[in-house]
Amino acid sequence: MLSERRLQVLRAIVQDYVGTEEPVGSKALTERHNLGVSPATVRNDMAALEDEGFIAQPHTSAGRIPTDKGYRLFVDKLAGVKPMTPPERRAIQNFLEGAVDLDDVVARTVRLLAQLTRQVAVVQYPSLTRSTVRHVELLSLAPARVMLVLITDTGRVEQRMVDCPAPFGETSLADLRARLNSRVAGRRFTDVPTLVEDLPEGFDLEDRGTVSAVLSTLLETLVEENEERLMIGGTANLTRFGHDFPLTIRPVLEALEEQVVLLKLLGEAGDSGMTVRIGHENAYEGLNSTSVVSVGYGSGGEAVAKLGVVGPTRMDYPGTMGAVRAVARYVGQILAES
Amino acid sequence: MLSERRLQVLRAIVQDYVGTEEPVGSKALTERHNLGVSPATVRNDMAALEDEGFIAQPHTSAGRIPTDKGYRLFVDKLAGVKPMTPPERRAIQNFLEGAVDLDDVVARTVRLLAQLTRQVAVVQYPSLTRSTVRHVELLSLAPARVMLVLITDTGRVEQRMVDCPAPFGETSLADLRARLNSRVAGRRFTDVPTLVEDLPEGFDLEDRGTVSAVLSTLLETLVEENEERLMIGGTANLTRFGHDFPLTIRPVLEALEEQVVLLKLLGEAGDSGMTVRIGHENAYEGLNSTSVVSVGYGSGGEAVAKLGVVGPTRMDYPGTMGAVRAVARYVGQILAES
DNA sequence: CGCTGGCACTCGGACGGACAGAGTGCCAGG
DNA sequence: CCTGGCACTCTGTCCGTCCGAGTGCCAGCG
Repeated sequence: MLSERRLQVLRAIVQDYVGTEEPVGSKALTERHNLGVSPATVRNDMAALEDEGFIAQPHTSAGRIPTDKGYRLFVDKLAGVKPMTPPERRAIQNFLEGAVDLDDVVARTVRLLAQLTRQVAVVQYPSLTRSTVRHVELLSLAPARVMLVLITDTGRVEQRMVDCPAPFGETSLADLRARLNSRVAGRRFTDVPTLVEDLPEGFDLEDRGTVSAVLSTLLETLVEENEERLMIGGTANLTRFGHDFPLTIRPVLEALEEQVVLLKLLGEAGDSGMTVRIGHENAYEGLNSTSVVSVGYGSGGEAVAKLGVVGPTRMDYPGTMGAVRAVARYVGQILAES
Repeated sequence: MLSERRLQVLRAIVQDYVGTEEPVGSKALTERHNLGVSPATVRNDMAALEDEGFIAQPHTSAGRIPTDKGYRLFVDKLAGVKPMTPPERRAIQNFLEGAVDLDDVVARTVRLLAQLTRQVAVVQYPSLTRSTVRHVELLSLAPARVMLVLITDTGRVEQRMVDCPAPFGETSLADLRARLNSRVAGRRFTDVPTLVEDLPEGFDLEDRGTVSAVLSTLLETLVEENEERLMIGGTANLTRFGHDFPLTIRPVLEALEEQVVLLKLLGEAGDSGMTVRIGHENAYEGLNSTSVVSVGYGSGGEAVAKLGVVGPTRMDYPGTMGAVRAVARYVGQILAES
């Protein structure tokens, strides 16, 4: 429905606007991109594009800027993903390889993404629900006090205190530890509840209360920690947002502090492949003037968590998408190795 | 050297400026505070205060604003710490009591501080070096692989993998666990190195390598985790900074992302009592237009870490100091209980 | 039918002068 | 030592003008 040339014009407008941050007019367009037609023709095309809602004028007799819908079309049809250059790839790999533990991997990833894209980076910790159990440990800290430590294949460790209804001997503890591990080690977290369901039955009556307490704490941990954690960075890049600054930046900072909002944001993004949410496509109001580029990453072929960046709708989509994809890929590798 | 009235004038200037964010003139001063003298007199006093460097004019024929030196005097001599009201105290306590683990305590504290002061809050995790050991646990994950878990009296947990030079039996492991705990449980982290020094000597020759490996990992953990962690929050409050916004806010955001900078900042603050660093008193350049109010907190009488807020030099010092002190006190209580 | 050049029109941003208001410093008098 | 008065200075604002960029439309051309 839109002629080839009109798409070219839209692409040119997006590119110029992203570069200059200023409304772009017909004359400037023909000068910078050799479209082979005159400004007048471009004006006609622009009028058509405006009718369709892809671009808009801040005010009469100003240049045009892309609308969210315009960016959408640009991302879907007009722009590819700009691959990283080999030196960039090497830099990413080197930077990530120095990490010593999971926290460090996540921290480095955030830094890296923020630097590469010059935007705000968000990295979700590998999810517990999609991970598998490496080991469950029980420590007796006091006669009626047990500490539960949960170790995942992604290196994450969670611990919880359990107050026992009755004193619990070392032998019972060792017994429980052994049985518990033989059932859940190597299994996915989602399967754990059914796997341990009948476990108390094998124990003496007096110990069952404690066993149940331990198990329910374990299940609680799985549920609670289902609320994923995440790390953000590069907030200083918010200062490059635009001129109307204070109004735009405040809700963004607020959104970034509300991990719940961010997690929901990432959660809504498609499970496979890269997702780009532009402006009003974001459900959260404060982020209506931002775009979110996110992608899943994981140690194997499967995604265990997501990462991405938050930036102004006026962003370099191909470059950002390239960086996000590359970082996700390398983080996956690093996790697989450890 | 400064007459009583001149100090009153300075106090009035600080209070008005903090409230209005605008340079304050002699006339407005006499109107709002009944100083009992005429504007002309106040003008003379202002001239004197300016000569001494306590206040300054943005430009000729404008009102005066306090200098860093002026704020200093205000904080040291003119202002008290404004205590929290009973309802506020209750709110603090209620809010903190809902915390389930150390992470949660810290997270809640950050939120609380940011809300109370409407500024950026910084909370340091309880330091390992000043804490005591509650328990050291050793888990055998594989014949030659041991996991070391360290639990502190503040509820912090650290874990490390240890690769053993030789297979290490369960009995040896239990032996080591028992001996280790009998030596270090309840002791301060700083004392641990000397306490475990001769521990390998009690073991068979074949096990000594592993014992040494475990011990050196333990000591490493102490050193590494000496690099404290911290949590920040309330960055959205930065938007209330002032008009010249983008320039001021950027370096602050950058500083907040550099945990190293913040830790140094807190570290430089005095060990006991509340510390207020005003503007250029902060060593880090990016924070030259901010003030940092910090105080130590701890489970017992002794401080194990610090917390505080970062805000514009033009802040409500008495109120901020009151909030910081109160929060620190209640966090200390909560930690002591758990 | 689509492209082009020309033309009149509109609007925002920059420039500059005038003006009001707030604040100061200084001085003479109580 | 305080006070009222006075002249001065500086900023922020308002207003009118002007310029340039950009548009929409139209008639003509291939």
